[in-house]
Amino acid sequence: MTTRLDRAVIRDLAMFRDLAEADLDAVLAAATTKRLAPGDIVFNQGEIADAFFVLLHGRLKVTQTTPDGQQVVVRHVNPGEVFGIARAVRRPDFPGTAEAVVESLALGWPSDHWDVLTARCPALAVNALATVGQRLQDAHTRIRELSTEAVERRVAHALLRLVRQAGRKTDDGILIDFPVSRQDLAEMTGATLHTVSRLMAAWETKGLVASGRKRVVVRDPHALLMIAEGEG
Amino acid sequence: MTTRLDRAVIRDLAMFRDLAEADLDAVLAAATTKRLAPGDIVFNQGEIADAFFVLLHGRLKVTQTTPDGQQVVVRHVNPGEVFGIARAVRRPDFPGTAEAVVESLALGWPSDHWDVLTARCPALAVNALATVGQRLQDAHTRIRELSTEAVERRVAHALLRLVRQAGRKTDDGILIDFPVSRQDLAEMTGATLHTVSRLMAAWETKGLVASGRKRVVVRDPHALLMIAEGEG
DNA sequence: CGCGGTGTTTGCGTTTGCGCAACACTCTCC
DNA sequence: GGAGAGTGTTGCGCAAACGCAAACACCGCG
Repeated sequence: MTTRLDRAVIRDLAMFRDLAEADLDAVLAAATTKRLAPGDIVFNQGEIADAFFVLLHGRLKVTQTTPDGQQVVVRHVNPGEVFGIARAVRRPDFPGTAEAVVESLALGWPSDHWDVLTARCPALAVNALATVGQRLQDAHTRIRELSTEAVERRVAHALLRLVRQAGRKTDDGILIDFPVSRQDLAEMTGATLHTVSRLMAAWETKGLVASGRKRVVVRDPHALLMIAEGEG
Repeated sequence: MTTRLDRAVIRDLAMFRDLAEADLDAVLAAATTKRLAPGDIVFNQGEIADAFFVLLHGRLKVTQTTPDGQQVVVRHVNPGEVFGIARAVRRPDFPGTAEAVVESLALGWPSDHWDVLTARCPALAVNALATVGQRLQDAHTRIRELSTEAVERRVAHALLRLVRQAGRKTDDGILIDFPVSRQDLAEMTGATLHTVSRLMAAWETKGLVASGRKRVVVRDPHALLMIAEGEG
């Protein structure tokens, strides 16, 4: 917040594509930065959506909680992505809760500013449309998986998705670059903690994955893909 | 196509909110009308998205088919809604198949025209964003249901959603105003045809619903809501 | 170093919903 | 009016996944 932000920070983000340099400066001028420790909540489900954000660094988990207390992981927010744009889609409140899973850094703008910014840069609305559209595709993919695939395949898919989003190559295999618990995997796939644990244990003995406390390494992505695609 | 369209036709649709009269005329000038008989396909999954549409009258079903042939009903398109806006979200092809379930009437525009129209009317992009955002909410709701709720509750929810979208009051109860088969309900809820059939049969004896071939009447929405919310 | 909390494993009984299969009904088309 | 396809119904057996419960590893903290 005290440090001056350079436009290079946001220039390459999908959200700010095709914006003029001057516009980038205008956008940045209204932004505040927010540092987050693991476990910190950016906003809670149901709160008035008074701001929207871009994640510069780190990783967030967005969840929804049902009236009876069950949680579902809606998605993970990766660096460079916007989140909390409820107001842009004419929603007064946040539909989910955003929590940092690692040390993170975000930019924030007051929600009211969205209209100001889009009025100045119509490209913002167009980019937001593409972003939300992509998320809708992802959601439909997930609906299709939940509707038609067995738990085993869904968990395999979830792991592969994590690899794509946050995989970091190590000599041991591909490490998911942030803490993921069995519970998380369960909430991502609509399974129970127990079933996920059993699956992971089985895969561990087969050498497909290696995992510890909130830590997952995928050793054989190809074999996992076979399982995900149904011929495991 | 031959008949001249009046702007009153689209003025009140969410998509064309806040457009000037002149703009409405410009939009209509580029539109062609499309008459659809039940079973007609507007576009197929995977086809190049060369057009986008607004449904003026009737009802469509949008489905996705998995590589192994299983179908999922993504959503139903109701009068006044846009569909097939793949290009607006920067997708080259249609992610699903749109099929008329009753006699329908749609307006269509070439996809290339989207950029022309949004350039002229930025409000269109903003409205589209709100629309897609709403759909994303709906998708997340469905993901939550699929992840946490038992089949019975999901089917109850699906019926109530149909009532909201297409319910028509009759002296017999609330009729779903277009053909809905058990198979459809199954594909909407991630259950099998058989399970849905059994559920409907059970509800029929309890007087909650009355149904026949592709026809559903909800007689006791309140009781159905109790089931949907978990205390049935 | 011991302790509490959190995350993970594992066993066992249970149930839900699927898979298969046969049958009944209804609308359509010839 | 009859054949046939598309829908809907129902019974039965089974397996996958859940729910409960208890024990176990691991981490951070004082």
